[in-house]
Amino acid sequence: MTKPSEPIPDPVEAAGDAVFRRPLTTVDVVILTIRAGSLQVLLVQRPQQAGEPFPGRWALPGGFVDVARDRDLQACALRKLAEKTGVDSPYLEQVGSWGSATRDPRGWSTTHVYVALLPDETLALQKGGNAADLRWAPVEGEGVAMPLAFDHAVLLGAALHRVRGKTEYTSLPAHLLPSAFTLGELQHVYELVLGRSLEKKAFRTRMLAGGMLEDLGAQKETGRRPALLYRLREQAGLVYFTRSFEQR
Amino acid sequence: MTKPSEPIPDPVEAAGDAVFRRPLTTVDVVILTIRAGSLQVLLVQRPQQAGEPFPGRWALPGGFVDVARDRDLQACALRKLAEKTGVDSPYLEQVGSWGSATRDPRGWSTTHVYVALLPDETLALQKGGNAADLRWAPVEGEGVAMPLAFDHAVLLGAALHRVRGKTEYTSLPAHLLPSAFTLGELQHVYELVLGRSLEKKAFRTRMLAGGMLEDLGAQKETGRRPALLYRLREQAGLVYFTRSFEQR
DNA sequence: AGAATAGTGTCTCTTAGACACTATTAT
DNA sequence: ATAATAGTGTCTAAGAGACACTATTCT
Repeated sequence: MTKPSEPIPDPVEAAGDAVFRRPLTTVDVVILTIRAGSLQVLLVQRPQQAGEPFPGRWALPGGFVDVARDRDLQACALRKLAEKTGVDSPYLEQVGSWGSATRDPRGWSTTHVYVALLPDETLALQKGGNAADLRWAPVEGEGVAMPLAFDHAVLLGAALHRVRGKTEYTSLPAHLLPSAFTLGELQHVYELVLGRSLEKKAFRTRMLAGGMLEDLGAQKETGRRPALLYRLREQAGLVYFTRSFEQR
Repeated sequence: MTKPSEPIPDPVEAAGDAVFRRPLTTVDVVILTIRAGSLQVLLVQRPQQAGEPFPGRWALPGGFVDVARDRDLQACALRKLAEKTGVDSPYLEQVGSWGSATRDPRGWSTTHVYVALLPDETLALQKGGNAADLRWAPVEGEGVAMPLAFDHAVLLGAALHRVRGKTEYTSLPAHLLPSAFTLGELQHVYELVLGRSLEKKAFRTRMLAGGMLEDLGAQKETGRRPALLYRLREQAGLVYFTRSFEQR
């Protein structure tokens, strides 16, 4: 790690006006997947050492931006994600940023929150890796059952709100599935994310009309009637539908 | 957090030296209004002094978070807004954050972008205030005609994309109008923001069905047939419609 | 045959788009 | 009367919800 020349006066503080102390800058990642029949979020346990804030509490994976290593905020989020899961190309979206004098006892801090959606299958790698201080927690309502460190309950709530919002009118939940899936599995994922059931015919019509799915011509053997397998067509982002799912 | 066992005693306390140098932290505000028949954005001219980045270029209003004055990021955005316009309670929404090693020549920096929507009328105050280094620029397509400092063209583009997106399915553009307005004026604002015309009957049906408007029982005298005046009903946020406006 | 899941047919309801029509003002 | 803008009536099309129906597999 090369050491940048630090003793040089800060050009910003040298620029005249009041001295602007710099806030702490972190990135936190809300990593979601479908596991064991529910939507789950990856948490890390904070170190037990004295002097650490929230020792032993569960928290979102994240940490300080490393200006020597991270080219930009998204690269920092991808680094955190890869460190915890081994996954390097998930669906990744920025949720927003939170900054205040009080959210971190160590001082004025801002965090940049990203949400990543992973298929469960890609996680086989990670399970062998580290560590007892990592766990998946099922999402219940707007968050998880245990208290979280810092304002992470708020950050998680915002990420879930974003994901649920987009689930109403985009193809987003498809990124929680492996590359080949059936329409039944896709509908099940939508229902898990939204926490309510959807009408089968309307769901299928919408998904097939969206033009985002490619029929793989293969079938999934499930023990009952086999279902057609689809995959997401090659395309940059999400498909947006012009109508939301409606109430109930 | 990064690695549990870091050889440095406390990375935060060490934040002045090589390990976790803190990025610069700024807030930029995209201030939009309807003026002279078009959507316009407020720009400030960067100082001409040598040593300043982008001297003389136009830029979004913004600047460093002042950890001594700003309670949180939104308070910082409101402060910047009030400094430039005198307005203190606009529609204000966070667009996102941008951070990288290269976006500011002075070093690794992050900015937090907010968008504010103002009725033109509230700006009478500001016109008397300062200053020759402030101007309104008409929005053309994804941005403005002149080049902007830093990556502000990208930030402005993202804010416009957000505003246009929400214009398709929320009551957002109403915040660009004074508190009393006619449906014709409201439709005109939607059309200016979207850059395309909307069908009158469909527009009126949607707005009135949304339940967000309150009939003031008064009429606006325009020289032709007077139109009913409405105002936004008291409510926290936006009204979301379950369908987008559709193409053309 | 019965269970279970995959997939379709078809009706109703809501709302956008199109567009012609009426209503109210000023000149 | 004419121009101009405000506001309505009404038809069509698309797609969501409801729900019953058929289809294909297993035991």
